[in-house]
Amino acid sequence: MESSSPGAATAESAAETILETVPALMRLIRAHMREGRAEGISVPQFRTLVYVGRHPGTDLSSVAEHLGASLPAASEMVSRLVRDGIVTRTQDPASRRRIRLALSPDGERALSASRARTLDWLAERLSGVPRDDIAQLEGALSALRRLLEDAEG
Amino acid sequence: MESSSPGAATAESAAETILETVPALMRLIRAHMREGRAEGISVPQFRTLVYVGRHPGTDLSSVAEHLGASLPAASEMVSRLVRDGIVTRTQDPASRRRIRLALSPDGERALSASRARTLDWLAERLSGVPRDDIAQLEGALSALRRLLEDAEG
DNA sequence: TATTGTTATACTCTATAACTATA
DNA sequence: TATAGTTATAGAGTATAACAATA
Repeated sequence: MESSSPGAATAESAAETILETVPALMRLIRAHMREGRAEGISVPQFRTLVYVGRHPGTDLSSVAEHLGASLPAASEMVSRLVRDGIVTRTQDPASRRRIRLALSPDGERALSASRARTLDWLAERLSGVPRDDIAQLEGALSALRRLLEDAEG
Repeated sequence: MESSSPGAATAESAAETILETVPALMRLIRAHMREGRAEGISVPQFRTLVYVGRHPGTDLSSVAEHLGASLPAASEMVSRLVRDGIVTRTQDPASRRRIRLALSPDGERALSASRARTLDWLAERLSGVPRDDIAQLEGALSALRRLLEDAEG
């Protein structure tokens, strides 16, 4: 293995780059977010908060599907967020077996603080990069995500 | 905020894209690897195996540093891998407080099987992508990793 | 009966603190 | 005393299976 150099530019070499780079990127982001003790929001929590913030009144099944997690896993996560006072969980008046989720005021604050901190960190790293390279990066990441998501459902 | 469109091509818009895309990519990769019940290797385990496979005889501290994890976390992970028979842990003859790690034959097999399966999956998704776009993708991912890693140590 | 969510149980991964053993 | 590693403890996040409640 190790045979294909980074410059090969084949589907195979790109696959190796992805498999090596994406987890490394994820660790760097997670490490940064973990440092932010003030907010104390993990990456899965962050993703949940972003989704709930964008879809106020959403239900648990939608959250689980968005996270790509099981319903019990989502339920536990939401319970922790409710316990911590950053998400509210109320019954849907229309159906008593469905819940409605939303950010609490604290949740809104925690999310924007955490989001701003991480975005600032990332933007600062990217600040010296030429505009064209930035555009390529955005395009490449979005395209890759689309390619992999179409693979599933 | 949602204000910056994907085409803005600023450091800020790229930061948003990264923060949204990288965790999503990670989940897709993790979900794929989890489906491979045969090997049953998680992403952190996979990264550990790749490192140990490339640095046979490495010690625990090096593994922990490579993973960006604490020494206890790495110790536990290695213990599980040893328990499962895919990593060997022996004492360094030169220093009795240092251990040497290597892949077992089963570990070599499990790693290449898991690696091949995931690489095939990724390469297949990328198979229709033009060579130039592939090159851009590889370049963008590697550059991003370098940018973020230089931020830390 | 089918759907929505929770609870029970179990495991991985992660951390900090306390410890052992060795250099 | 400083270093390499393990153990103790705790908690997040994940899964499947079993359950409750409601439609």
